[in-house]
Amino acid sequence: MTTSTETKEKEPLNFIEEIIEEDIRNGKHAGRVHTRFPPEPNGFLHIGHAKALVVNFETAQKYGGKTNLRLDDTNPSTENTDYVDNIKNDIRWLGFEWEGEELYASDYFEQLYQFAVKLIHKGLAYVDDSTPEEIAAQKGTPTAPGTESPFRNRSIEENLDLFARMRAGDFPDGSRVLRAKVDMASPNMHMRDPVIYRIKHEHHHRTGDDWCIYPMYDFAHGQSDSIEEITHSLCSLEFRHHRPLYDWFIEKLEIFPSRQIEFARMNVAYMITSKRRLMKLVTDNYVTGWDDPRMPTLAGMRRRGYPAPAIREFCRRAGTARRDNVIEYELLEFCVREELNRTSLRSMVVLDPLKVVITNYPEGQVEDMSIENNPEDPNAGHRTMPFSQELYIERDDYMDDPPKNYHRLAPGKDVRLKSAYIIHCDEVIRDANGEVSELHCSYYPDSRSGSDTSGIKAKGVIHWVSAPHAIQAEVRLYDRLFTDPEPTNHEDRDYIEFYNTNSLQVVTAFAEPSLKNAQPGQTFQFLRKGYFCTDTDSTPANPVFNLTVNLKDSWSK
RNA sequence: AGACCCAUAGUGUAACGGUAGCACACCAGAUUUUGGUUCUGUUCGUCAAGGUUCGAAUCCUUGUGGGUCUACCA
Repeated sequence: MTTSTETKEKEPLNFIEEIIEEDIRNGKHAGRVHTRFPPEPNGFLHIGHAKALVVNFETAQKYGGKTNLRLDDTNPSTENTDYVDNIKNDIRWLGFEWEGEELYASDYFEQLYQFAVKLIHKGLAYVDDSTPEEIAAQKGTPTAPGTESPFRNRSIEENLDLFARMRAGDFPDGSRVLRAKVDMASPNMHMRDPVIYRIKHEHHHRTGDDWCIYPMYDFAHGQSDSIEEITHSLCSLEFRHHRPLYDWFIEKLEIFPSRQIEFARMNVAYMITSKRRLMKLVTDNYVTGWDDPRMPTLAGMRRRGYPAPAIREFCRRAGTARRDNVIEYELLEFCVREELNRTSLRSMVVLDPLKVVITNYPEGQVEDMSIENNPEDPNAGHRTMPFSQELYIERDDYMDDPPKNYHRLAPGKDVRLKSAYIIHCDEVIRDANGEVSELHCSYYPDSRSGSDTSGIKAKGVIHWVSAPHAIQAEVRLYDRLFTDPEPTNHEDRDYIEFYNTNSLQVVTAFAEPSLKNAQPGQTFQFLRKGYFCTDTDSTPANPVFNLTVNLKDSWSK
């Protein structure tokens, strides 16, 4: 008996979606949804930006809306076009396409200037000759109200004249600012007559030397939202205290009422997202660059082999709410494995080799063994791998004196060589130090994979490569960059103290011959080991692979 | 110290006054020519104390804990 009209549970909405759906119900902005992603072009995009990207783009997509890319370039001292290019590239790689051409806050400098003039006309802004120190003192403290600047009540005419001369370049840097006249006694520090324009005789990456005054964030961001008619301006929690100012400017300027909504930024255990701290890792050579595979930058994660869909899924699963959070690294790894399990081709690579000689295998004989490329994908087909008398297996796939539930090789034990024969360990050869240097094994000729009539049941299956056919490859094994889940959260210790000195280990591995053609960026599963990505340093003569993430291992525990 | 924000399994996130769910992690088992994948199951939670109510994770009060704010950065 089936219930024909059973409706499926509607998936829960996050608080932003609830606000949007209510706005749509109320006919606000005729149901239009338009978001924006507003990075400052002074650094590389990282995992935190990925979350902001997903929230902004996917929320808009869900409601048939649009998303602008707007570079928030109001401070020429730190911003440049190289960063712009990298940001655009990273966003496209993550899988998002913004509406039209990318936009710049600097496109609105003239309009912003006119907004300021309008404020002055309304008696709501004034030129202040106070020094930075004096202004800071006037601000007061959170517990004590501020004091008014002696320049607060200049005439509109004088303010107009002075502001025009600021623009004209009549004054040196730091000598004057334009301040909004709000409320020096407000409990919200941001409302205590915030500086909205400062003098900076500096070359801007787009407007060149057209301007020597530049708007502050609070007088650029919200106004840019408004100019672009952004309906929902999604930002992180620390801007909560800016919202009354955001709304105040919209009201006083009588411009399009964009609405700012704050959500908690995503923190990920063992990762940091501070631009300054990330920069230090690069400049002090803790990593090789912004795209070092250990870096939490999109460039680094891309090089590491994290697929864009996995990063997007990770951001979705982390959820969107308004409370502080630290997402476990394991969730990211889960999303990466989930994607890579579906998509990556399998191959066999021995990272820590131990030689095996099949004593009863005809010397010089080579057989082509057929191996599935991806058991999760029947369409991925098969490849062949040469099998010969001398092989390499993983050193930890052999033990002298194994525990009873060890399924691999040991003296007198059998093991299946994946997609090849079952072998029996007859003899252990040791070097002068007593270390195992070689295994002499015999194979069961009737146990060939696919036509096994031996009747032998080997509990273990291990990977292997043919010694004379294997190619050497550099394999870079990565671990988390920090040894503490929240390296920047210790009052008494610097985050650098938690730098993981074992975060990179380089080994020379023996890989199956097919890997000779691996292209940079291509991902593989090295059977029983993990997912790996061909590095940008890789060449056919010197292949290089990065460990993306290891396979789950329920044995080593 | 003041203002504002936040508090649900280990970690995240739902439940919108009416059975506290889901995901990851963990543990156990089944399957497996990857100790992978897949499947099944177990354990574990409403910060505290009052109040309102037939009924509170949800509303109110107080407390506790955490976060944000005092840049001519964004």
